[in-house]
Amino acid sequence: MTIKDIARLCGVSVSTVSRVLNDRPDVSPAVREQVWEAVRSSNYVPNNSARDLVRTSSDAIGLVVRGVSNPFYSDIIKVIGREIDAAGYTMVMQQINSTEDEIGRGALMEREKKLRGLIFLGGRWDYSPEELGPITVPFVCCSFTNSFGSLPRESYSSVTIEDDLAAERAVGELLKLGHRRIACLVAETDDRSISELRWHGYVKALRAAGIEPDEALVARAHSFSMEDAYAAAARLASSGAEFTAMFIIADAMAVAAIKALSDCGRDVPGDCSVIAIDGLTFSEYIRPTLSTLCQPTARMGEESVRILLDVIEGRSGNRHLIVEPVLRRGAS
Amino acid sequence: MTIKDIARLCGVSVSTVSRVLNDRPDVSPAVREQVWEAVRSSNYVPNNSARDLVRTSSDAIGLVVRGVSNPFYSDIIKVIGREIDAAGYTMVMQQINSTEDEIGRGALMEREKKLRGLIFLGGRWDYSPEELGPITVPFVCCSFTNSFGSLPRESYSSVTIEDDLAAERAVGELLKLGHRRIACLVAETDDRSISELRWHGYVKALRAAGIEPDEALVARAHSFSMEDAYAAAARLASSGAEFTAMFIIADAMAVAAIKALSDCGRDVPGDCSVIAIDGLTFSEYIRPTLSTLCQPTARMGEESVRILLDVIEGRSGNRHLIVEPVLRRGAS
DNA sequence: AACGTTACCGGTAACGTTTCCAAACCCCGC
DNA sequence: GCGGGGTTTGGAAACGTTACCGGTAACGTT
Repeated sequence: MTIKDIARLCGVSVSTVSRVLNDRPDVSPAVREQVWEAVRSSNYVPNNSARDLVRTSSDAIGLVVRGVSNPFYSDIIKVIGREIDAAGYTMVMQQINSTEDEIGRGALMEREKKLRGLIFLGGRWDYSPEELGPITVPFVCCSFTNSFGSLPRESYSSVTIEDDLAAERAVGELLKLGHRRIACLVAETDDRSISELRWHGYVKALRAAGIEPDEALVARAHSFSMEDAYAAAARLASSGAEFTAMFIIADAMAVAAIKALSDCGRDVPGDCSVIAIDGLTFSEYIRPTLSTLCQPTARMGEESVRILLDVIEGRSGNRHLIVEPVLRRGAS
Repeated sequence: MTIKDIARLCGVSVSTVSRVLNDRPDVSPAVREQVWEAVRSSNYVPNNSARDLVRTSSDAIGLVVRGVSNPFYSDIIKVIGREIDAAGYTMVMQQINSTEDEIGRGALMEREKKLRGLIFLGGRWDYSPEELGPITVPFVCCSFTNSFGSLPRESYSSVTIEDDLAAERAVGELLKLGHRRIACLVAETDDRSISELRWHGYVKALRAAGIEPDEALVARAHSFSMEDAYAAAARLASSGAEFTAMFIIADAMAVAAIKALSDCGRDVPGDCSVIAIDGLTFSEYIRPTLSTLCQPTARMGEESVRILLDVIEGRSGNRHLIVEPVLRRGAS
């Protein structure tokens, strides 16, 4: 069942059918209705490949996501997926691990699938213009940004919290409670990630309070995974280091760390207060409930696709949206 | 840069270029190498839409997932996505909520995008052949199956645990510990879901032990969400009902329920043992660590796409793979 | 030397759309 | 009743590929 069949059915030409299907002017109401009727009664569906071929573009939006281990991304992927197909586009997803070249994969996908746009989720933040050369469609970085990179801001969009400030604020909360010896759990990945930004915030907050960061209080996990976080936290806890509070760069890691601390005989929050960043749903249901700076994932997902679509459809230029994390005070 | 340019560059015809690009015979090694060289040095990428158009099919595999709230699916989506693009296909994802017609959406996507196959994640299990009529590509049901439905088994594939048996086994564990008054937390969604299968297992296990299920010990959540699970568990806990153990149909719900029990003054595992099904990573890091029957998500994801690809590429017919959940004994 | 076989290659018609451009139509005022 | 403007329509050329079919050349075989 093709457009030609519909045309024959209605006794009009293919051009006319195409026009009504695409809501173009210059076709009489009578014919318009007749064509729609034929389309409804036959179960015609337009052939996407043919359309894409002549339009030299598709309705696909690429999502390249890094960091398979962090449940935070799962949440966002869902809302991004929902929004994309609510807007009538199609989401195609590519996963990368930390060692691969995310830009390369994105660019390849762009050309192979004739993408209209790209969303990057959880990648590096320090790309240079040269590295980004191969990407020619609009793109938005969701949940991370090039704040310290050399990429001109008008060439892309982003939706993010300010990771360094968020970390600073989180640590600030601990300082407000009178803590002075504040440990930190970061993820040590091979390249520039969010972990580093949040780490900067931690250091800055301490310095602002006149405290020199103590390397002995820093636990470095090999990845963002709970397993590695547990190991790193356990190492720190059993090192004999003294601290009364801990800042952890991600909720998932914090959940694992709390268990590690407790398994090592340190009570949370009795011996050690904990605060993290992300605001996963399930960290609200652990005991003690986790104190955390919640990223508004729903909003971030929605805005990411809204902005991307605005740029794609020419309604606006690139934008950088900074969203505010909200403190969820738990018992930790 | 099209295939025609490559042809001109090499002084051969487009047919020849197409042949080498598709690894077809009837082209001399010399020409073959020359074409590849030209392809490499120009940065030619084949036009997918054109290929799809003439082949009347694409490299896309659809994933329709229901149940945005359950983190269990997030895990599986990731491995499915990884496997699909490792095999050189493209994953396009559709989300549905419970009220929509998943089959309809899948079928529409199939025809619009010329899908090669479909994977359903977490849908209903009782479709009839008529309802499935519109689907003409191979499909596999991952993590649920039509075990009680009327769909002929050779018309689709599945990868799943046996939900009823798993539930039976979980409840069996509680019985083995001597528990007699065993509560249950299910999700009451509008149509036939996994919750119901697991509920059957619960009832069966009790009956087999000579215990008649007590409606007063059943908590019904409005959805699979942690929020609803918390509410339902809290309702039960504060109802004054007496029970020494609880079977919960999903890990995520169990985490919420444990908090509810504890907030209502019932100690887990002191006053109430808890066992669930799913085996989420994070339920290993809560306290007490959750006892649960782990679904082998990685294996399930891998096998789902392996089977689907086997069917698509004609290597085999539909298969039904049953995987064994493994008991992870926690402290709960 | 004629013929059949094979190995390689080129021409061309599809695939189902959209998008020009030109043609047909209609209504109106003169 | 005839040009002229606007509104609808149809024809046909693209878009980049693949697949079929036919053709050429080289090489044996008799």
